[in-house]
Amino acid sequence: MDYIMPCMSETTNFNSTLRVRIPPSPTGQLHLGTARTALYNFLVARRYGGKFVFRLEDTDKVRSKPEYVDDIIDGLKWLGISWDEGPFRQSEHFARHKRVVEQLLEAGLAYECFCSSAELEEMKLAQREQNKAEGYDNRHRQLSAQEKEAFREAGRKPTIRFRLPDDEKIEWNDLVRGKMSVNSSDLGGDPVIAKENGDVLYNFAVVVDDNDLGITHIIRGEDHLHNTAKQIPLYQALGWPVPLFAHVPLILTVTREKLSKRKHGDIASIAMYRDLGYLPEAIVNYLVAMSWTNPSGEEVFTLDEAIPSFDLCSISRSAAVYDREKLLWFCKQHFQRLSSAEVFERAQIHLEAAKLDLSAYDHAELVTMVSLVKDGLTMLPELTEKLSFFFQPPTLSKLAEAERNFLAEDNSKLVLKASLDLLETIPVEKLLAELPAKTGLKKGRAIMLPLRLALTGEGHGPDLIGVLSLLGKVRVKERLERSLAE
RNA sequence: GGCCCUAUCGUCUAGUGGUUAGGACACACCCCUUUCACGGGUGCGGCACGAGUUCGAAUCUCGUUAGGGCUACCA
Repeated sequence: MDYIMPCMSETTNFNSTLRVRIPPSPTGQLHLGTARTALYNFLVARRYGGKFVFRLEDTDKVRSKPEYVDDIIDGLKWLGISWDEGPFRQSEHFARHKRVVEQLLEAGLAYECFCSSAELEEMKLAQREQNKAEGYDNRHRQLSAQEKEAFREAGRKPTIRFRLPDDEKIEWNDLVRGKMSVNSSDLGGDPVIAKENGDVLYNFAVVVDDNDLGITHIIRGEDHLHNTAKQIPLYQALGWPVPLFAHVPLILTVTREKLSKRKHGDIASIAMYRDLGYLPEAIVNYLVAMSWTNPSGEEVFTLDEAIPSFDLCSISRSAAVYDREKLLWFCKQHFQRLSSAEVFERAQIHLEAAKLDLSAYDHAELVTMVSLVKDGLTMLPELTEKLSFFFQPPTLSKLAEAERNFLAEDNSKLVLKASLDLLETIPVEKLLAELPAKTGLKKGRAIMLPLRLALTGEGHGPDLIGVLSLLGKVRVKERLERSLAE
């Protein structure tokens, strides 16, 4: 099959088409790390003509919230990530999970453990004191029927643990990290797969669901490395084909800790970027380019542009530090790539939220207005700041003292008066060209600045000729008169 | 503590035994320009350390160090 990636020297047991998935848990908003993993999965699916499956990992009943489900779906869509199947909900497969637990129990591959949390805690403390690895010592692996009965009579309810192989190398060929090997005895003991109350746990449910959904490639964060070692024996015990794994690097904060939604909500939430007016293509570009270099050499690209050449095997293996400056640069780049009409359309809600009276100009004028400032933008709302003077005459009293003084100078007043005179006979577009002759001043700052100040209330801004023609003769005259009257 | 991963400019990276170690962000300067921004140019700055293998090591091996992750009846 041509879904086999260049780096996959090992043969696989899948003859079907490639299937990948993203399984966020709705216990918080969609965050950068999940979005990036989703991006990589999406890219691989599209690149190799596979299917991208979306599943909600909602087995944690107390922490899962419906509003997070909406947030995750909206966030993924906003980024331009589409899925072929789902969203499935892990919680809907409860009966299936129970059956598999039973199956494991009957086959002797799982067992009941009656240890109390206090007992477990005590065990760990002792291990810690002796400088030994912490973990469950598998003490209830071989309980007799009588012993179990005794525990039950004492009111204890069992958890179900999966029997891990003893002292066995668990190996896999990781698509991004190469040969991986973990010893089964370094996994902290037999893992609990079902709680006392019967709820199944992540490491178990994920295996069942991934298998049932026919997932062929599991692409997830590096923080799952040890989970993979726990999950592979589960696949094997169940007689299921073991999927291929790829562990992508983590995103770190400046202080070099794993980016978490809880601790770093200020930079981690996708919804926040959307609400702040970031361009989704910039976020996507940054997230993908963070660990992957486009072979074209092009740093600025869209998701669609990345698909044909994306390759998991060529992504970096080391964690990357989140760099806001670079993100902002991508933002700027994508504003430049977008047409003015497109930028206007996307900014419209922000413009309206800022209570600008858009009806003062026609659509073509609004788009031209955007073209004047578009290339320096990093976020949508900046447009309202840069364009607001078009909609409301400047409050000259708010000018800095130096600028107010400059405006009060004779030469400045001369420029403004001359402009007013000239406008009686010439169109605004011609104003700048006529001013030097009329005033005897050199063209440049002496002429431009008074006009800019009087017209926009700012010392800096977009091209003055563009501003003049957009403002139109009526507004220009009105603003000049106001300024002279001050 | 145990296990695992990682290691090229401040940051993101290219590089798979022979390169003046390349690019991007940021920073500084210059050019363009009425201003800001954009754009163009220049500069600053790096192979963590130590052994080994080799004619030759950023690249291979080992060790050290540093950083990160995991270590739940969370996901």
